[in-house]
Amino acid sequence: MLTFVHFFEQIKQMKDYDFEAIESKWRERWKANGTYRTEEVSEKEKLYVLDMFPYPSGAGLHVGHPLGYIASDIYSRYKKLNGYNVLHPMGYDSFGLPAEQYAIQTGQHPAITTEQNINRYREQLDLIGFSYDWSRQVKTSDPSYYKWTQWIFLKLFDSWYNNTTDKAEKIETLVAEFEKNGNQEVEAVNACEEIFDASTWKGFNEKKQQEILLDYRLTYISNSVVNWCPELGTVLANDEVKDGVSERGGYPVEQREMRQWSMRIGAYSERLLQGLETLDWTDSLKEIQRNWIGKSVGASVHFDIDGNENQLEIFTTRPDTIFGATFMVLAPEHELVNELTSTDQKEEVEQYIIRTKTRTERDRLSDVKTVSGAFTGSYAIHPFTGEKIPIWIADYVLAGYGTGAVMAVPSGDQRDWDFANHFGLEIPAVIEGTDVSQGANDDKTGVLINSSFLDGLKVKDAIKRILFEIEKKGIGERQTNYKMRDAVFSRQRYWGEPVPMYFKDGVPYPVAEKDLPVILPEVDKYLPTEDGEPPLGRAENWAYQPEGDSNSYPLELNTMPGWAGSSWYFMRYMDPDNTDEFVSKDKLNYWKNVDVYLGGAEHATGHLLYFRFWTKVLHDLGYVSFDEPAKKLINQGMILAEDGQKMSKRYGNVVNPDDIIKSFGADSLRLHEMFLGPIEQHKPWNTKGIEGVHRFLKKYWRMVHNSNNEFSVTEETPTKEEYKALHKAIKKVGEDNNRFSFNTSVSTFMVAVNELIDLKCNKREIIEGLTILLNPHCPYITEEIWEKLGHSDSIVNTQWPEFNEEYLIESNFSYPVSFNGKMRFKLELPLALSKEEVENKVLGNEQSAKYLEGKSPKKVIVVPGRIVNVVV
RNA sequence: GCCGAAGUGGCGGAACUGGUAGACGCGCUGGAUUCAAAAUCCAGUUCCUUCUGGGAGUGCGGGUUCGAUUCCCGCCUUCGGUACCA
Repeated sequence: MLTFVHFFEQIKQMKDYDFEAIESKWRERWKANGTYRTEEVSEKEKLYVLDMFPYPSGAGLHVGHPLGYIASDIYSRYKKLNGYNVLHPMGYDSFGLPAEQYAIQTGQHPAITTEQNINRYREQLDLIGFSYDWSRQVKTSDPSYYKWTQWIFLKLFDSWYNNTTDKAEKIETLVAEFEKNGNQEVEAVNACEEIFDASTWKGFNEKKQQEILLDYRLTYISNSVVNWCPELGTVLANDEVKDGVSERGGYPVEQREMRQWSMRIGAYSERLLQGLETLDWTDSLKEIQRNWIGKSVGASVHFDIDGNENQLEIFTTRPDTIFGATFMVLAPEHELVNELTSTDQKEEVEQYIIRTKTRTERDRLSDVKTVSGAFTGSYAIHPFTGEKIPIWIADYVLAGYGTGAVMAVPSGDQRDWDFANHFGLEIPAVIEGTDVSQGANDDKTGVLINSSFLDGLKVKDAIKRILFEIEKKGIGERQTNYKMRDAVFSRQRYWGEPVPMYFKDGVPYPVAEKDLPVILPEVDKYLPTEDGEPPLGRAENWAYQPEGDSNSYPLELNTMPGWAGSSWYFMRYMDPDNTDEFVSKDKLNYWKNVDVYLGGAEHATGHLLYFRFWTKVLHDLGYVSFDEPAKKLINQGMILAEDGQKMSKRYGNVVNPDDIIKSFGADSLRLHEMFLGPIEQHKPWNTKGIEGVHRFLKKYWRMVHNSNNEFSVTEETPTKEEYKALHKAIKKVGEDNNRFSFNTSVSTFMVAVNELIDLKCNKREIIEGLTILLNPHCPYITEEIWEKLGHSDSIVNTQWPEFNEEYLIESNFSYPVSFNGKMRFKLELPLALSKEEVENKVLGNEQSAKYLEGKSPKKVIVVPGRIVNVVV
């Protein structure tokens, strides 16, 4: 009998806070009532809070993935309670390699696996209780979505970058100019080496004209050296290669020349750089982008070549050191190498070129210390001294940067110094005080020597002077270079957006807009064809018949890279079902750009650059009013496994949120993830710690339930202390939420609940306020208690409580009294006292005598309401 | 090498503009309750110490200040980015 009673006791206690019942109840209600439907264009102020959408992998979510989602969800809910119309959507970056690799192995269509993974993700996300408006979901692999990705591609194809207006313009304006004046006057970012006048242009045949235009278009096809990954069977963008291996999979990458689509992101280097100044992103992330863009200001100088009509164009950031140039170095791939190589040196040079070619990117990276090179046998003429300076080739000069040639100043550049030192070339000092026996001096300070008319000038002034002289002589000009290369846009893959282009006479033409989307065709296998064509080469009837043309033409076989769909998805959420436009003007004008964007810092040189780039292009073309996609960016840190390692299947240390939710509930999971530490920081998961926040929720539950677990609040007017406890929390939580400091807001909740429990408070007014404060962090339990408090409308439609300063005003303050900066004791004094009165009270206090040791104090600092410090 | 961020108890972390270092939580110790356990509650918990007290203490060494985790200078360590970019 006794045990029987105990058994019931236990059941009752277990049911205390029945998170499972509460959470499933509200999940259903929220869904049925469309609680999280976002208002369309409204009178309210808008706020756009966005998470980086996930690639739905087969492994599902682990406990680290939702960290940022929880933070943005809390912020969204908090802002909604404060009267904003909040757009907080979610979707899937659903094209990508893993689904395709799986398809290759199993024959399963990637669309099927992707769909399964998405469903699994959705189930997991739904458990956590996010306030996403799922009616706005986007999937990049959905034809209704990628139709517009293809459309934007066509817009880029149909544009050129006008340096005079400093923006992208429609290609027709360029054609008009060609027809009027040729390209002589055009200031454009381009790769066209030909100069022609109007009549020449008109004389070109269609093919030639198209080829020339391709040199100007923002997206273009060209033969370029690319990162080819044989293992993945595709090319990779620079940001997808780390340390000479592929970021995904870690497979070797080699350089190969291929015909590829690229995007002229280089046209936007300066604006991408300048735009950073206007963004509220972390300094470290902005710095990563700055370095990646890699601006350097200098000059290009043409050197005559002894006995040769060509000139050698070099780029230097230190034109002032030109008198210290004792040799020239060309990249082994430089176009003049052949011509400049003398018969004597031919063998050595060829040997060297073969050697550098066979070295992989990786070897080259791992072996930067070894100095190597070969003399061509030719000499350049120094433009100011007329001296002959030998021309070498060496692989420390990169073909892809600047002009692929440098003037070597061994006293001013360590690489040149190493080279000169190794081959026994001269190293004359050109900056006063340089010890050339030790190494180069690359300081931009000091005074020039051995430099003719520059002698005695400071570096800064010498640069100005030499630029003037160079330009006067007509042998060069000021020039700015950027490290960032154009982005390769082709992937030899199946599971991506088809490029909406077809080929006629070897020239690419756009598919008509009305024929979009170009639907990804079915193929028998997801592998390259026998001829080494991409998988789309297996598709039947992969051709396009333009309107009014009786022929059909082969479509492009490459697909777009992973970053295509993610470069504009934030706009589609505003108007996901629009079939006429990528997004309507009205909606774009209301929602504008993202106010807060949450995601990992690993996308710094990839997605986050590309999505700024596309936004700027769409801005230039008049489609969007803003030219930066996200005003504020927060990089959430990683949650590591309990062992401090990365959470990964490989280490067997993955914690699944579903399990945590089963044992503690989603509210506990949410609170715990926030309580772990600052959002931007990496921090280890701690399963034990979740009991702390779970205990807190139980305490909160018991505040408003009696020992029989019956809901119980009183209607009494709260005391001053109770108001104080609540209003302290209103103030602090509001401040914390605004600055994404959710770990401290959780601790504020705990303090408030502890205080109110000490006060035995279950008064309606206080409980209601507290419940609203808690709601963004733990939506389920607060919704339940809100209902029990007698509200028929969801808590998400209520208002954040107003903070009233009066409840915090105190008449006394317990002063910490320090002697020589050490806190010794506390003394409670009225806040109304003047500094003098405080000083007198403190010195008159018996405890002070001990620390004064009979001496009289030198000085007493009184900061009213803060501290007293006595200097002895 | 260069650039950036960060170093606080046994652990995660707090201290927002220079003003009581260690909030809050985990863990640990002791106690109450219980036949017992779970759950819950109470007390303690930076280190040293000659313990109604005293001393040290926010990576290390200096400095500014009545007062420094916070500001300045120099170093060390960890993490991230980048890597012959002329």
